[in-house]
Amino acid sequence: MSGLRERQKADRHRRIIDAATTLFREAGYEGAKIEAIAAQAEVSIGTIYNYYQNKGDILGAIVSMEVNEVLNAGRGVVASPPANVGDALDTLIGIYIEHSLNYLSKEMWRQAMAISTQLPDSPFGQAYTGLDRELTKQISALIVRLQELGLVRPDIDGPAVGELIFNNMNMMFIEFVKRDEAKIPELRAAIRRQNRVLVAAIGV
Amino acid sequence: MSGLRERQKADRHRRIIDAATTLFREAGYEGAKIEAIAAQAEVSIGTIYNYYQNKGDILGAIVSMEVNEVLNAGRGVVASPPANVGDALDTLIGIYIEHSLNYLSKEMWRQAMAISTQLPDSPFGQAYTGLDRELTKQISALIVRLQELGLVRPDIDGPAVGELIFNNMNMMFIEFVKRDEAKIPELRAAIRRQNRVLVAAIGV
DNA sequence: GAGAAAAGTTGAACCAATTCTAAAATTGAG
DNA sequence: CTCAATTTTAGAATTGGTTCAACTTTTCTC
Repeated sequence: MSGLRERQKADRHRRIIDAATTLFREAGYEGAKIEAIAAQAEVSIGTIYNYYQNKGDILGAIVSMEVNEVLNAGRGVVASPPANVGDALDTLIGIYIEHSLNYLSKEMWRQAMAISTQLPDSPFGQAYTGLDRELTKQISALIVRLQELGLVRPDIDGPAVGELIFNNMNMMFIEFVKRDEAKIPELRAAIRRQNRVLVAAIGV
Repeated sequence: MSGLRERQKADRHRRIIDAATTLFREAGYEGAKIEAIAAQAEVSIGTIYNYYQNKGDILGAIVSMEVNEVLNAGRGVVASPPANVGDALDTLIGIYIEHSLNYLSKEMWRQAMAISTQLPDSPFGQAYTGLDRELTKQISALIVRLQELGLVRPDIDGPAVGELIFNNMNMMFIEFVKRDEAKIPELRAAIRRQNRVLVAAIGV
């Protein structure tokens, strides 16, 4: 373990991701040429392709870090949610949305989403689908948790409702990143409005 | 109007679309080289770029025809829907889904969706967003129609519910085209299940 | 610590979309 | 029929992601 080769490998990974993160934000995904990323990371173009199958996978690694952070932040809400279905959902979704632009610009999100539909079988495509699934599971887990707490009717199909809520939120988020002028508070308000009927229906 | 020049222009448009449709299906979007499309359409590469800004816009024109057909088919359902909320929704969504692979392969859908998020301001991106909006409006219109017919509670926020249902369906459709082995009946069943809670909540 | 094997690095070459240019063809008006 | 305007054409140039064969470095073995 941890021979020179291992350390160099980890270091190159880090340098590539750092360089890409900087350049993606500065110049946009398309604007950040592989050549420039390689230069900034002080490796050759070939080495980048040795570490990542293609440009999209570099972005994928960054997205993955971001979403995992969001998932972590969400665990707290599921563990002890606000004592009210509407607030609980709004809090969890709020965490997702408010964190979403920490590391990734809207343009980076657009590219990431595009690649994940374009190449669903690439490493990134698979990873992205997996992350979506985990977010869905977390929302479903919240519904189930609220059922345990007696805040949601026990006969409700938790997983189905979780999927419905996640899918709606995700679509809204996609539209949000597609419009540069769209603002977070309005996004949250729109989602709250959409969820209202559902919240009323599943609450005890 | 309709001089020779106009007719030739329309004819070239048609030939390009026909050639592209064939080649996209045969070789996939990436596999269909512009050169090959030009050859098959019996025009030069330059002419293609004179008619469409880029390769994506050609696909965009095909998608647009497909979705417009679906929208047309949906009008009938909105005008005289089945006398039951669940069936009405299932019928409309069924039309969307069953028609969806008439002209477009899953691979073409993936590309189209990817391009529309990647370049939301391109002609295609704008058109695609517009089509989504029309589909959303049609679902909302169905809810409102069902309210008029006394099948949906009058105090329900029709547009919000329409958006929720469309967004969920659309996300499910995205996941559907991402997996080549996914089948239409299962997609419909999954959406039905997700909508069930909502249907129960809004029915009189 | 020398030599061979394994693993990793390199950058020039390749490919396809797109742009550009100058020439050729087509059209419609007079 | 002729001319000017518009459009099409072929093909060369550009561009940037990706591939690959030759070269280095690291590790392993004795």
